[in-house]
Amino acid sequence: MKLSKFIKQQRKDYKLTQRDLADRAGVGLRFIRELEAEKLTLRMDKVNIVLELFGHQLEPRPLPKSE
Amino acid sequence: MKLSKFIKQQRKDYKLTQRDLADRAGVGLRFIRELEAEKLTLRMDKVNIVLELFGHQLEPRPLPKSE
DNA sequence: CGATTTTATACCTGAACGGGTATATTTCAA
DNA sequence: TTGAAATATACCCGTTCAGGTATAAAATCG
Repeated sequence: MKLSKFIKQQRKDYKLTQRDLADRAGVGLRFIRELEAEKLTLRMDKVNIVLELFGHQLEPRPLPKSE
Repeated sequence: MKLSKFIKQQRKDYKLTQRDLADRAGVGLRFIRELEAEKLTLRMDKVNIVLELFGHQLEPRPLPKSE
């Protein structure tokens, strides 16, 4: 699942604002915004810190078949 | 699977040197080294460029149970 | 509707990523 | 063993990430 969607989804499910999530993860509010805005150049460790709040982490997965 | 192991594994399977991989991915040799050395602060987009050579990409996955 | 909260956009800046390169160190074949 | 290739470590430095902040837009709610 796409990262930005996943974060936004989880955040909504837990009824958190972007600020809530930023505070809990110990990252900047701007980072959360860029994360949900599909910025691709984010640092992996920061992304993982946020994902871990939702019991997840980044892993290599096979690409969907594109023919 | 852990990212660093995965990259190194795939690279060996395809019999590529770190330089080969760096050149094909269009990233620096140093980046490949840090990637295989488990550096956590790498940029997501660069990691994905390398992973795509092996038909993979970073995705959020559930953390292994830790009790 | 208006007021408050939440989200989005823009700017400034310190910190650090990542490229390149030089120099060990290790690996491996002849 | 020896020499070349591959990998590891260390440095300089331009680019840019990410924090903070201010402002604007959008969403939420009484």
